Amino acid sequence: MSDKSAQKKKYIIETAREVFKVKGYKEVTMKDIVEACEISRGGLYLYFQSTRELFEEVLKLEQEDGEDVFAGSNPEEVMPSDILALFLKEQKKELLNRKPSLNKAIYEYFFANQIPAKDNLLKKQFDAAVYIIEKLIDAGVENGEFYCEDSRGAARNIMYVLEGLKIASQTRGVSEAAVDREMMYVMQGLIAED
Amino acid sequence: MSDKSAQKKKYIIETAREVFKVKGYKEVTMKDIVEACEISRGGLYLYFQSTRELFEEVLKLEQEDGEDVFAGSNPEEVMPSDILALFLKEQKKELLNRKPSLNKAIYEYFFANQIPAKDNLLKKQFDAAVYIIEKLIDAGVENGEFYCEDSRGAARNIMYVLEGLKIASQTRGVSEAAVDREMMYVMQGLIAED
Amino acid sequence: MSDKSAQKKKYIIETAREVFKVKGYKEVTMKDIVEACEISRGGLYLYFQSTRELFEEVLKLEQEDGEDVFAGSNPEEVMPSDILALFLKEQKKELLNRKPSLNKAIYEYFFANQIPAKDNLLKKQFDAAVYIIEKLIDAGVENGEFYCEDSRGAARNIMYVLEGLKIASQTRGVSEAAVDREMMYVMQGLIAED
Amino acid sequence: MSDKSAQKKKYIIETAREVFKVKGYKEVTMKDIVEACEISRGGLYLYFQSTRELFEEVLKLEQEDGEDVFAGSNPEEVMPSDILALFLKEQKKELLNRKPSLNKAIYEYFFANQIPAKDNLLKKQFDAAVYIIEKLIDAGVENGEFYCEDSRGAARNIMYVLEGLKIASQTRGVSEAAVDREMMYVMQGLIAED
DNA sequence: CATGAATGAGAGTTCATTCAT
DNA sequence: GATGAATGAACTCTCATTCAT
Repeated sequence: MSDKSAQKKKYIIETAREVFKVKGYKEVTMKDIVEACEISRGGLYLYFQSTRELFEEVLKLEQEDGEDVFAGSNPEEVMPSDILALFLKEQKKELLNRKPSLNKAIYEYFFANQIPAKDNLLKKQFDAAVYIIEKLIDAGVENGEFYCEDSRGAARNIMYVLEGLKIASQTRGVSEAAVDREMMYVMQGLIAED
Repeated sequence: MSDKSAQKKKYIIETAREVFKVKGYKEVTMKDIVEACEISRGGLYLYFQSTRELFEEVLKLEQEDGEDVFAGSNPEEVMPSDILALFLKEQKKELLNRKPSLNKAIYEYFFANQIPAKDNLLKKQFDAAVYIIEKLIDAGVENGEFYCEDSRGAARNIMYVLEGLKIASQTRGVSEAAVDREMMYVMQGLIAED
Repeated sequence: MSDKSAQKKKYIIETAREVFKVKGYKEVTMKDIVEACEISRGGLYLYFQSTRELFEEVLKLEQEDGEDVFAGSNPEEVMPSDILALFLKEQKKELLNRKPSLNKAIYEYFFANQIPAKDNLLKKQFDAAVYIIEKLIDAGVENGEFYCEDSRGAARNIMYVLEGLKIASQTRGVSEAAVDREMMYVMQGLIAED
Repeated sequence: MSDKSAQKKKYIIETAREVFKVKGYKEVTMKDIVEACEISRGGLYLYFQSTRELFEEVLKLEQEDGEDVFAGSNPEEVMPSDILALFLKEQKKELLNRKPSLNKAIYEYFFANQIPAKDNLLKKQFDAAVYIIEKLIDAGVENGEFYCEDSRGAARNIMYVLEGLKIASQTRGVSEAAVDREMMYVMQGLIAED
């Protein structure tokens, strides 16, 4: 049972994720989930007590899925600047992606609930990315690709710009040119000048 | 009566603003407004048909109130770097302000409603700020305070960082140190490094 | 003042009549009347306490206006059959009239309110018409145009058929052919056969 | 459950019918139904979305129940005039019935909603009755009971008179004598006057 | 475990009616 | 007399949540 049960739970979470993508966080009702999952009202309550609980599970899933942002690349073989460029390209793709993403819902969730730093996915992901970018810049500086006196600061700057772009894309839309411009700008700042 | 009516309308909008500050956008019901204003259900509908309509009026008010971000300083007398620093200090104050601000509600509103660029307050404010910062940087370059080859790009970078910080402050909280660090970073990038 | 007041009252009644024509009786609200008359809410209450009261005034007006259904024809000069035919033609015009008539509202009013026979407009008009038609038939019999043994019965039959047609026209619509057929049928029954 | 559900639906329809009988069509609110059925607000909405939808179901039920107006009589054994007389007697009983009938509500419904001829219950019932009466008259003519040159016209005349009587009974009341008189009149018109 | 009918709280909305001006 | 802002009752409708089966 526990196995079947776990599978059903996972099915609900994944289906719910799609609902959250489309409707955001606050708009979603238990009824929406029930209908999307094609299960009974009571059945849903067997697993989740509220949309909040459900969304937190979606968030956990997201966290697991997203842990490998920089995975797959062997830092020994590839140049740091290439990895960074690749990362930015990934981000760009997401920023311009027309399909509904979970971003809106995630922001809405964190607007609605004060989540302490230690459990705060948004913070954890941000910090993790800053750390990796910092290391990349350090590596780039070492091999002469980059020039940067404050790699931590530069990394943070990049991440805040990305967060700003993300919000911009969700609230007003951004053109590809605008995204390119910003990414160019931050990369340029790292390129060893002279 | 039109005078009294206008006054009451304004009173409702201002009271509603406080409600939106506390509860965000989506959470607010007409009943909340009615109770905050201490008027009757029907009375509110005399002026506004929905929380959306109300919020849009709040937004207009906000726009008028906020039009003088850079006002009050005479560019003839003050150094561009000082004005920019002042602006950032203002932003910092807002970022760290513990009192509930309208920001959450504004973002929620723009998440919930697709607003075309030409009416989009967020976009307009962003663009206006970019323009002014660009001019400030140009002026700073001219008088030797700043060194910058792409003032427009730098201005945009600053604004995206600020937007990123704003979101960070709303979704996870930011420390004063963190804000200082980011502002320092962007200012440093402008200081003429001879 | 009383004069001006009476005029305003009349204006309201006439405007209300048009509203009742379009919306029927039950659907109409005091608000509808206020808006159609372009007067103030309080102003209307100065004259009428409810839509029912108003409609009853409309009904009185209707009664006065309608009293001359058979007027204008001098029975000395014209043949009874012609008058009857003319009357039926009038009725036909009304039955087929595409413009909204008060009929629906009148029926709705009498559905909603039990009106004793002596005040019942519908009954009074019906009885009056029966009486006149009876006299017409009598006259027709006298001058050999008609053959009829029960002029009262025939008159009533005609009026019930007309009432049936009226309801039919209001609830399902009737074609001109259908109306003609019925009128032909009742006229035929009167024509001296042989 | 579908069985229990269907039963409940039927229960609601039947209870609603009684409400419509008493209050007519337009006056009835979902709340009225809820209270009459002694179910919860939400419970009613599980089955019906509006009083209109409910009333249409009541109408369907009525249609099914009413399909056997002439049923039960074997035309082989009984004289056409007897069947017709029986039919008229039935109609008379209904016309004079003091208990609230659905008629008012039905008319109100058809006043409020334009129903195309092909779905129009009132029209369908009228036409069906005309057809049967026509056949009865034909049969009566054949066996010498009746004399009639236009059986279709006579049938229609009868039905329009009945409709007129129905309206009269709903809007002003009719005496038994008045009903008898009308029925006598139309029957007389059919009796072979040799 | 799973179902889905049932409940009732609560949001949105409209109007008849009043009353200070 | 006349106005129209204000009130509050009443209705519609939707969901979170429960519970008998």
